[in-house]
Amino acid sequence: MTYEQLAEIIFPNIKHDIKYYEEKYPLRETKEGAIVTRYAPSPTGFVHIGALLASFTGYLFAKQSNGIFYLRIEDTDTKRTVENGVNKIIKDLKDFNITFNEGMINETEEQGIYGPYIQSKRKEIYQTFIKFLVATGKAYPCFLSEEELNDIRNRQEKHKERIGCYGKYAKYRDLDPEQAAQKIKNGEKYIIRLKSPGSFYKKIKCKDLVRGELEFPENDLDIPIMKKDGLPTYHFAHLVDDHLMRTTHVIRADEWVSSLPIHLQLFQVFGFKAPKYAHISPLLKNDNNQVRKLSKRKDPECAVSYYHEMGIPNEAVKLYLATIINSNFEEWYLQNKDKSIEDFEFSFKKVSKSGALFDLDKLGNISKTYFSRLSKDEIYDQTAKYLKEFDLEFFTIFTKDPDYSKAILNIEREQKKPRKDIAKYSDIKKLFYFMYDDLFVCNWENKNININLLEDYIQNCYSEDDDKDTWYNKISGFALEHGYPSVKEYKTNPENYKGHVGNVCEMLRYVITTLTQSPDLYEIMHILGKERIKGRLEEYKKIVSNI
RNA sequence: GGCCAGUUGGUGAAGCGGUUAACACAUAUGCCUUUCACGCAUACAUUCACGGGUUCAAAUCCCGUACUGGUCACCA
Repeated sequence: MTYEQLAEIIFPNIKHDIKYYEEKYPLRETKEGAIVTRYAPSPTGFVHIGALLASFTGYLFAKQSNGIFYLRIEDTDTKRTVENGVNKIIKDLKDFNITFNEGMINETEEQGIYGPYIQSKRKEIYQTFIKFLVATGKAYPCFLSEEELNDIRNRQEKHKERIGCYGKYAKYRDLDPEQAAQKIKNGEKYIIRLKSPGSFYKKIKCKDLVRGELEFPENDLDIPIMKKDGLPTYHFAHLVDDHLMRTTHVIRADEWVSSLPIHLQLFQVFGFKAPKYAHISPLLKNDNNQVRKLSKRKDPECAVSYYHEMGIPNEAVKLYLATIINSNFEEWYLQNKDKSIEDFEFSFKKVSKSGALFDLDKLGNISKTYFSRLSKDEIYDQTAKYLKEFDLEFFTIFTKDPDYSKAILNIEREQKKPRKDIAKYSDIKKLFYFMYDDLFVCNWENKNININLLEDYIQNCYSEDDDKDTWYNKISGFALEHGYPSVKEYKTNPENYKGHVGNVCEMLRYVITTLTQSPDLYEIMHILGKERIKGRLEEYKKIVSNI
């Protein structure tokens, strides 16, 4: 019996050949240098921040080279597939404005001519390629049971040998096709393994776009390419898909480097040109002096949805990821206030080879800078959207009078150097709660405040029509009259005075806001209005006299 | 254990044979005609994991050691 006949017995229903698919999926007519790449997740519905980093990197490189970025769903592991998983992934990425030129657009639909873009619908294609391998004696059915495989592994561990199916352990590698056919007819379960042409003692060199030259021993493992259920393994699906979808670059997490020899060998067996590879280092976390990969189970910040819930703008997260991808991005961003991330020219060479500790402080800082560049209207809209989803009570209060809220958001904003104290949408409530009567709580303590002085000031000196300079001149004059001179004067002769203007402002601030720190007092008073200020002084008097 | 990679301050990092070892975050202090924030200024690595070598000269090149990470499934 020939290998062809064996292939026919294993795959009786496969009628097409490789050539058919080669023609069906023509080479892309992209320009020289255009990067065709993909994001290829399993539909678990969960987007890991590391996966976001990898996909964002792919998106950026495809975009800046006028290439193609497509979404392929890798659902060959039927056990892991989750209901609505594809939609969840697409939504999470869409939130970050990471969009695709081709690929799945929801659970069942897709766009593009290189599909299907979901692996469970490509079984026939994979089997065509596997059939070819069997027919040419380059792959074979393997009848090793799970127990046998375990035994082999134990033996290898015991004798400190390399683990895997190779050499004498590849029991069915050279089985006569006749006997193989007989076993299949008897209903024995099998998988298909590659008959690896490699030798562990020979080296292969390959180039990784971020790591440079790498050298490995050749792969000599007869790796599984088709599982018992007839679906291909990841390695084999990668070969077929990335070849047929005419992928030029594979940008993926660093955990894949070690399978590079396998992948390269697969391309070599078919005589296909392998794509270029770029392996992205993982995001790390320092957990009790133990550095480790960000973990789905232990770290909430691992899920991309975490940032959404926390109220950190997606754009800020992207900004942070961009500085991880190319650390020189940050400096550029600081200098180019009007440009967007996509205007920056990213380079593979600048991608760090080692994993970075994920730094929430830094993210916070970047987010503050991002907020400081937004207009009051932009912040208002985005915040309202966030509150509607996560804080309905404040949403109602916040949106009751949009102009009022916008005025608050505008405090110290439209100036050369805007305030930088908002990192999250949820900060706004904490920062400005005292501006909303519905939220304001009169929880003053007795702080030795001269309330009569303040009442005198509001009653007889303060006018809501004053501009900032006038306001300051007036309050300074008033303070001086009552024994509170300028800070300078007070510092030179402290024994002559009760305090300085600053102290008057502090008392005023405390009574108005219950806080010792706040944004600009003048603006706060201006927005609040004289009547409400008076009301708060009254309240203070009532409450503190009872303490 | 085998294979692969990485190691520059508290953090992200620049540097690629001759530099005062950039820059950003964090921290500390001071200055900014009211606090905070912003901004500005200053401080913070006598040294680039360690040991050896090459060289007039090494964070930069070579070798070894250590540590860290990844990987070794009919998972991706």
